[in-house]
Amino acid sequence: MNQLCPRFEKAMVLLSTRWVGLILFELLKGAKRFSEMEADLPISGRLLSDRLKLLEKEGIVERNIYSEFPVRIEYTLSEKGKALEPVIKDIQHWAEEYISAEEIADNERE
Amino acid sequence: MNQLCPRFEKAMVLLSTRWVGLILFELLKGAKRFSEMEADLPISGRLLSDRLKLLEKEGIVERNIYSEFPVRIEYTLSEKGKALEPVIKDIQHWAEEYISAEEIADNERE
DNA sequence: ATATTAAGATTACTTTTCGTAACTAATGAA
DNA sequence: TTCATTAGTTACGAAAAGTAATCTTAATAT
Repeated sequence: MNQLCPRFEKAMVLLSTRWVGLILFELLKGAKRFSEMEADLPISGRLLSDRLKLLEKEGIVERNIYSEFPVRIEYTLSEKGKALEPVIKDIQHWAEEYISAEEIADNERE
Repeated sequence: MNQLCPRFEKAMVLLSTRWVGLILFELLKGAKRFSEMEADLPISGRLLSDRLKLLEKEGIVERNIYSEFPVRIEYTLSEKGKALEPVIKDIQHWAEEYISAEEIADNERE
């Protein structure tokens, strides 16, 4: 039935989980707090929470708690997460070269 | 609200549409017919049809009709589609390095 | 005690997505 | 004419994913 390499398929399904790519892009810029990401990304808090939990479970994102007042929690990429940088960079390059301004305008009209 | 580059965001949303990555992977190996892809991929014909239409609309996939008996229709990648090869290759490399055998086993148990 | 703050859980609800199964269209063979 | 083959399309209902608004928790300042 299925002719695909299971490692690749697993990676592909994980990376094509909605918003995962955008979250990785955010975190490649450095440590981020929940509320910062919530402001930057076009998704609800509930979804962001779900995705961060998924990425933590997969060993891609680390959750660091700082017991200050008020408590500060920062999300960072693990080594496994940082290793995805080339993927994100490639997508950026592709987007710059092949996504036209008209396509963006089309999207906003929808 | 949103701090992301719109080109990148558009690319990311497109590429993280479910099964798009696996379809691109299939087509990077060469021209494919509908039924071949349907057999290789873990998705229904209806979804495959939807995704191919999306990718055609986005200028990533080309649909070539050969009027033989029975009719043969082949899908290939456009230049824009082929330019995504580095993305797919990077994901393959990452998967080989970071997706463990245990994770695969976990998935199959679900 | 009460107010404040960050993080995120919960609830209630709407919307979108996906799978199944049946159907269409074109073409040529029997 | 009726069947076979490829490549889809359509209708429908179930399941999943999404949102917004409202709680909860824990720590500290007043």
